[in-house]
Amino acid sequence: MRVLPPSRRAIVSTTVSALDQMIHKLSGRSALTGEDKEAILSLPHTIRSYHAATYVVREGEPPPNHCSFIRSGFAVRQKITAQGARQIMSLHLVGDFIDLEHLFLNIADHNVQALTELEVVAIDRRALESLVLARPNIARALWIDALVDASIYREWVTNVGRRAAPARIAHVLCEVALRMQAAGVSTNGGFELPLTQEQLADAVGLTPVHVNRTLKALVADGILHRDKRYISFTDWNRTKEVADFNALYLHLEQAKPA
Amino acid sequence: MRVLPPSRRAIVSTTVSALDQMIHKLSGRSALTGEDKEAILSLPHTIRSYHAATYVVREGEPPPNHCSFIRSGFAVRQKITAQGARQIMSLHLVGDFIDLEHLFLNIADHNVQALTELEVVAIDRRALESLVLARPNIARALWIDALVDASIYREWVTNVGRRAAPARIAHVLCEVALRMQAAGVSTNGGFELPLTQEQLADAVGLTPVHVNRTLKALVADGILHRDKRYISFTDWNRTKEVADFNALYLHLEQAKPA
DNA sequence: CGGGCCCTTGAGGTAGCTCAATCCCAGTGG
DNA sequence: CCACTGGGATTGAGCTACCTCAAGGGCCCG
Repeated sequence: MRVLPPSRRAIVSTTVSALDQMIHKLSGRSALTGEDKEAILSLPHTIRSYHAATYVVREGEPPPNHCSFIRSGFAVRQKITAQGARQIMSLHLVGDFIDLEHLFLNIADHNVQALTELEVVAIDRRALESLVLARPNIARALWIDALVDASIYREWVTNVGRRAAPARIAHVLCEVALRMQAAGVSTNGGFELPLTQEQLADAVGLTPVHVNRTLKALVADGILHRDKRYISFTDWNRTKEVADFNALYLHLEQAKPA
Repeated sequence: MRVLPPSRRAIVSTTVSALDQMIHKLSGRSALTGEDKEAILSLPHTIRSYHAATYVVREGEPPPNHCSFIRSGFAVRQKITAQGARQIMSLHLVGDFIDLEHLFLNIADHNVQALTELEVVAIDRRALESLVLARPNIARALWIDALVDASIYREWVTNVGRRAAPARIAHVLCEVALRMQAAGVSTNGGFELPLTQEQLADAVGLTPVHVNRTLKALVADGILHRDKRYISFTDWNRTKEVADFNALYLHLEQAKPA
């Protein structure tokens, strides 16, 4: 059973404050005072669920009156070309904010789509904005979050622009592996890739067919193991080398308070 | 004469406060009070010059004690792959901050390199940080700046991942044209592209040879005119169509105060 | 007038694409 | 319990956009 059935998750969500998750995430980025935490806990918010494949944000739309972060499930940011090609430009998992840009930009420039069943905590935008503008620690934490997102986009430009198919695919797998571990979604034994091969293709700028063949080649070369969508690496160093992967850009160390 | 000789620029820089430029840029993004402006004007800063091709920021380095924005000239962000391929992930011109990430991240994840003779205003990092954390209007303006940068990266992922060579190249040209106009660096008649074909290739994830041939094809198809590096478009709508260009992602409208 | 960048161009090669079956398997209805 | 169905995953065969290598050509600058 790869994805928890909706019911298993739904039970928890209403009792434990969803905002504790936010406090946990942010305090990993900047030390928060008791007041900061109280301020966060009193943020007006609701919990929203989306089915897999649903659009959470649509390109061209004005910002809704809330900003969301993921409580459970996976989402992607993507755009669709005039010729109908889709490009995924980032993956998001538990604890990630998926539309911080709505805080200050007045129109959505890309789509955000649920990859699996998805639960988000939707925080009142005005309230979050004043928190950010009034509380330095919270501001710093959210800045870091946004800056790390930007760093990941830069790496993806490089990945898609300058790496050959095997490295390109391996690189995304490395990133997912590390981020899932960091978020506590997987152990270091391996992880369940929340993407179909077609979606993976859209993330690396290749064709599904070619992704399939390249994955097979990576397995044949002993770079990775695969059981359906469950991925594990034989030799992390070797994989990193093939992927030309350097975790620097994820700024995981930055997760320590300043 | 394509690039102003260093002397022509150097004369001005010491007399007019360099920070006026910053005020001008930021007040385009968020209304600033008199106090905000005074606070900006009293920021400790120095002016630095770099020759073309010099590295301003190096991947892996800890942040310097200042953040810079461009006073004149052009710069790029880039990374170099293990196999030695370079990918440029953004272009920067007058008024752009080139290392806002140094404000909150503790290590540089990419290189910033001067493309032409470059002058930057280097602002004391601590001072800027406290300004950002203390002054909502300034914070908002810088947030918008960072979020727009991120939006541009997303578009570039799409560009490099999903568009064919002609569209890919035309797309970057459209972006440069609009941004240069918005910054007052060019009129809408055309513009001097501050990139060699090799650098353009590194920006679009292609080979210099192929960029050359594709440019020729774009000219042959009447999509653009070219005189050395001076580019102009015959029919903006047609160019936009070929480039699959939608200016939304530049958030130029956002330049109006909230 | 000799380098040293760039830009151009030719010729041939290949990584990744397209089109089109086929297969696998979980879920569904009977 | 079994046939049926639909969304992935795989595989084959042929094609092309873009690459590599390599040789000029133009122009600025000392």
